[in-house]
Amino acid sequence: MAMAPYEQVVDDLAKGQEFATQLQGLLRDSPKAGLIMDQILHTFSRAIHAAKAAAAASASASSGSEVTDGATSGGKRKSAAGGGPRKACRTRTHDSSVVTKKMKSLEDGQTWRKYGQKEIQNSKHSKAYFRCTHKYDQQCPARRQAQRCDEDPDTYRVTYIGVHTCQDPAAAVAPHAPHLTGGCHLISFAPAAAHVLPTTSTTTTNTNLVDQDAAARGSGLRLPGLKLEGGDLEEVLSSRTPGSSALHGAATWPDQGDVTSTLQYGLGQGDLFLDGYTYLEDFMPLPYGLDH
DNA sequence: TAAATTTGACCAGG
DNA sequence: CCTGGTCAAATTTA
Repeated sequence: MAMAPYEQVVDDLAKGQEFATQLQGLLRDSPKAGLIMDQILHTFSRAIHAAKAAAAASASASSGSEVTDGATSGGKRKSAAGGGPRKACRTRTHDSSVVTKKMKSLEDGQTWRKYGQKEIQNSKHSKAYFRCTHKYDQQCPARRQAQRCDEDPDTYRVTYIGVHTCQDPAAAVAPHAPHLTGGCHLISFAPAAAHVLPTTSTTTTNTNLVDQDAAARGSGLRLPGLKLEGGDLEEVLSSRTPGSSALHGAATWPDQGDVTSTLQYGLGQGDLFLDGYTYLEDFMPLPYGLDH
């Protein structure tokens, strides 16, 4: 597929941004380095924005650029007629919060059931589809899609759609966690990350909104997926809540742009879950293979 | 044996 | 018509 020049630019920038992000994780011990990385990331995000704007301006806008599209289409689907032998009345991603993260492991403390896998154009690896184990049990609408990054196969891009409304003991209560991550291994979230970001406001609020929104709709059952795991790079790439008003403040879109650049180190709200819940494995073998 | 995964087919949107 | 998302039968795993 021939990529439009601008898209190539955006794509490259996004990659650069990604690498910078990883580097930031590695440099977390140095607050100064952290600040510099912030600048770099911010620069990246602005560049991406600019490139995208330029791309849009130059019309054509062929699909392609797989730069974190945010939501999986606002899904307006007819009332699936289901004329055939199959009673497939698919409901696409209606109005549910959509959060994209990157993580090292697919473990997130929730219980998922895989229901499909697809080869995706433009990416080397196939995408796996999961729904909550308690979909029928408790009408839990939560779903997630996982795909490993093109380069950096260690990392998965996981899109969470919808919010858990189920009460799964295994998921709700942390099994046991002897020691907290002392900040060994990999890219984890150092306290130093508290130096937050000088950048724009929206972001931190962003996730919070989703979070709260989610919690609200979960009717206080249990907070959804924004859980932290030591050793797992978990970073919110984008999020939005089409159905509920939540995020209109983020006018500029869930582009990778601002959102990604202002990383969520999760410590703010994350430690909520963090206590008593941590994986120590650097990399746990995946329960499900994403490609073959 | 029950629960979970695999895999091909179906469906709808663009 | 192509692609991404979902279903469900078949198969595997615990």
